[in-house]
Amino acid sequence: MNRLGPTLLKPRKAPKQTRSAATIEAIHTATIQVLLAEGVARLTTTRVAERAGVSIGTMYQYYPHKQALLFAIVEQQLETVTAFMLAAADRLRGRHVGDVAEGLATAWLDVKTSDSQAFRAIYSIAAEFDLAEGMGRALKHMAEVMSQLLAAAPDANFEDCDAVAFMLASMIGGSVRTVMDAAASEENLMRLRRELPLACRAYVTAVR
Amino acid sequence: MNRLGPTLLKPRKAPKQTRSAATIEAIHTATIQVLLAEGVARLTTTRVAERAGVSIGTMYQYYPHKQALLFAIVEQQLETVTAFMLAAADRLRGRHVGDVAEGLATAWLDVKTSDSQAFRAIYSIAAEFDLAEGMGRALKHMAEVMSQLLAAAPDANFEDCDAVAFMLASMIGGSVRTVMDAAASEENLMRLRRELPLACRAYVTAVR
DNA sequence: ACCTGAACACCGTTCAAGT
DNA sequence: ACCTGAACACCGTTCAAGT
Repeated sequence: MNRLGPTLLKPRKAPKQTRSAATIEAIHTATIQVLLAEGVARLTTTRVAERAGVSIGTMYQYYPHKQALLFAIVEQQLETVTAFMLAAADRLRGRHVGDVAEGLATAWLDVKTSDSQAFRAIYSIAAEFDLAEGMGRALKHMAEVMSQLLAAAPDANFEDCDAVAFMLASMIGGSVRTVMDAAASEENLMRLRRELPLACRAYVTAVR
Repeated sequence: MNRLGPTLLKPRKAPKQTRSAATIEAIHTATIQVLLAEGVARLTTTRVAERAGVSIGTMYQYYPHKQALLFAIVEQQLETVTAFMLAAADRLRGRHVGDVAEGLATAWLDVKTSDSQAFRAIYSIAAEFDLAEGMGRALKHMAEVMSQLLAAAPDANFEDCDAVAFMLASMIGGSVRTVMDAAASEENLMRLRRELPLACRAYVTAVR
């Protein structure tokens, strides 16, 4: 499986002119519109270009291929989530490990269910192309933030703080993703919202 | 009122069916071979047909479209996993809740990492088409088995056993999937193998 | 009755030709 | 310098024509 380097996934052209910036913005929003209105299967370069009001040739001036476009969308979503989680982390600094774990789980649930339609739509992009690198990076980043937070807790006494943070990030990210794209009924989301914070608290308290 | 169909009037030995079975099997293994050798992006109907030694027309006689073929592959994998987990469940019946949770996590890790190459390859199919239904069904089934197992534990005293089982299934399935397709380094798999059973035990023990 | 593969509609991507 | 869209290679799927 060939993995594209990050260089190739970036926009080919920097938007120096206001016009270019507007064009990129138009392509960007057109992509999300087409995705929400027609689904992944019908998300084609032709349709996006048409909706954005540019020719395909122009689109290929800004994004070297379809993957680059999708990558940009996912990247933006990832940044939103990251910013939200960093804010939550700030509020949790210095609290006891149980509170930290529970607070992180709740924050993650909040941000992921806040605009679930868009989030699910963008999740569905993931499979279409190689998202592994971006997701891996996000997971690692989350784990680092969590590790730092856990280490700063007054009752912290972990044998391997990084490992605990990694497990926490994996179980929060993984369970929310699984429920959201495999069984996102109202009842299941309620269960998750009730049980996941408990599970996270129980885990860190037990290994503290 | 059961009228005998023409099927029963045909020769009892049906060479056609044996041949069909062989053809289906050939298509099936060809799909996995192409997937492993060339990746999802190059998994095309043409290539599968060529590798299986049949024409595309013939392939479309057995599978109405590409999705049906992929679905069949995923379905078979799901059955393997289910059988493995049911066997593990049998061994864990009547044990304490902590042992049950830990044992289930370990069993899941074992089956998912046993032939990780094939599992990751087949996971990668998921995104390509609508796997949500199959995954949702598998998750529900897992949760049911776990619920029954937890309820049968001698020290069980859950307020909502189904919710706990659902959470357990989500966190086991989700974290393993996330790590495997986003950050499957040897170190991370080791961490997961060490921490996930602990987390599961801590959770069920805390809410028991 | 069953298999074949050219043909079709559509996709992602390119690039000569315009402005 | 930048945009356009016909053209290209390839995809999933069909169906008239073979055996």
